[in-house]
Amino acid sequence: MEKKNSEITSRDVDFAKWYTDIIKAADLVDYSSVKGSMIIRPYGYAIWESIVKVLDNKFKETGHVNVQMPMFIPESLLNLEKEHVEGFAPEVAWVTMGGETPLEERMCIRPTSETLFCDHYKKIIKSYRDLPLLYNQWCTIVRWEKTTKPFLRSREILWQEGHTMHATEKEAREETLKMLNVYEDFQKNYLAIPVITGKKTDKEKFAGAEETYTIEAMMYDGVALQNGTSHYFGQGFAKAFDIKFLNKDNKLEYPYQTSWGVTTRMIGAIIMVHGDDYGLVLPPNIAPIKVNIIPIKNDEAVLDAIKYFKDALTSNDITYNVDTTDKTPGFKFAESEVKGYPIRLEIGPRDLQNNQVTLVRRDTREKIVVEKSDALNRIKELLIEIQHNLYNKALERRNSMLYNNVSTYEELKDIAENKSGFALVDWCGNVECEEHIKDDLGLKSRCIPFDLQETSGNCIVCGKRATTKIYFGRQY
RNA sequence: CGAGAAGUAGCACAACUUGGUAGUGCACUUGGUUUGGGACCAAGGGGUUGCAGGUUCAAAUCCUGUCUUCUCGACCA
Repeated sequence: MEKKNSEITSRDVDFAKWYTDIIKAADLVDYSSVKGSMIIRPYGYAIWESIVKVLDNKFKETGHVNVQMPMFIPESLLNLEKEHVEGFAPEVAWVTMGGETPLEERMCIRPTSETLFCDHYKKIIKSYRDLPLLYNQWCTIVRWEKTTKPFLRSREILWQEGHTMHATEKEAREETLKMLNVYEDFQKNYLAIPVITGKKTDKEKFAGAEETYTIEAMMYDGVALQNGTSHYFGQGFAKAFDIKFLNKDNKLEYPYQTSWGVTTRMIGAIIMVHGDDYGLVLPPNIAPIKVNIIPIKNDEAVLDAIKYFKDALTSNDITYNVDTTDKTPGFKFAESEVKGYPIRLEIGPRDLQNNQVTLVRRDTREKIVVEKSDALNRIKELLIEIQHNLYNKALERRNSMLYNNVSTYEELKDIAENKSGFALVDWCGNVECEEHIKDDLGLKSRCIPFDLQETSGNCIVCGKRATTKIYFGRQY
């Protein structure tokens, strides 16, 4: 008989329930008393810190510096760029009182900071020598979402937003794609999540952007999660905010702008791509704790061995946890799986009699008995193996739900109604056809993939000559 | 925001129909015995029943409002 701290619903029975069970069981978040505002608990936050550490380095390597902007945007400032304010107005939160006094002008809590950055850029950009300006900030933003779900959609969002200004269109366009590549690389190599990169349609692009690029991940259930975006703004905001610089020819010119961001939503993606019925599964490259050491019995030999491994892991820069509670081993094993530690190191008297220890990898739950002296090397190998295996498993599953040869509307309908995943279809480029698919089948356009957009076919909706191929899918 | 469901201890639930001031299991604390897949014995601690009103001598229970969570839509990272 199993007695459990917390039940986890099978992911194949009820994926939504499974997701919330995992989040609670692994102590990642707690609900707060405000809808859509989650409390990120230490273990959940450790995952975020792990993400921040890697990404922040990558941003700095690519020449960006961190700043911190205000959280309030006066209404008049938000209103300067027309498309932008129209896009965000329905979901901004307003501050109207200062203490007991009504404000002269209401202020919104930033839903994104383009306007704040532009207001500042206007003051500090004068010459081509001031460019490029490569800023990033880590902060929270507020968007008054109607439906919320931990990590996937909240009202207060913890994220990173890069905002850059460039002297030329070419440079700004390169920056937009460069940062998209940083995201793609990060998700592939650290989160072990395969993504499809591409361009959003006009209908789906960011309010105020000329081009929006996206990385689209597919969850275990075949549903899409937009896991990062990068925008090219052209000179739109610069003109609206009157940001000008003197170029080398001593002529006033508007700079070219980008912005890009990823959020704690990525943690939701890790859960929904890698997790299983035993709990969370964290890719080693992002797991805050890579090895969970479990003493089977607290006798002297075991404690000596633990000391040996603590030293060995520390000097090899491998993070670990030692579970010294007086729970039974079985409980600790289960707990270790719920938390998704990549490797479990079991050390018991029986192992030590044979000069061995037991390693258990979280991804396959395979038990591996190794010589104590080989254990450290095996751990290093396993961390790499697990990382690769998780990516390959995720890739395989995603590819099995990728429908790249959809040629008729009936096939698309069949996928929408009976299957799950992304369907690649020919599209004429008209928003009417895009909306038809959404209204009729509930599928939204994901992106025009960089590598698969060539077509000589006809639009799957209207039958006219297609201009591109495009992915459709359900989304979170 | 529209439709539906649910809120009782950290978790899962009981008591609600028929009002009389809350109980069980797990978790938690202490002591002991244990320890290779969610241990056992014993003794304990923890709840103004989501919140605010109303009805009543009396409300977890009946009524109203509100907040939160979940599901499905619409909206969105």
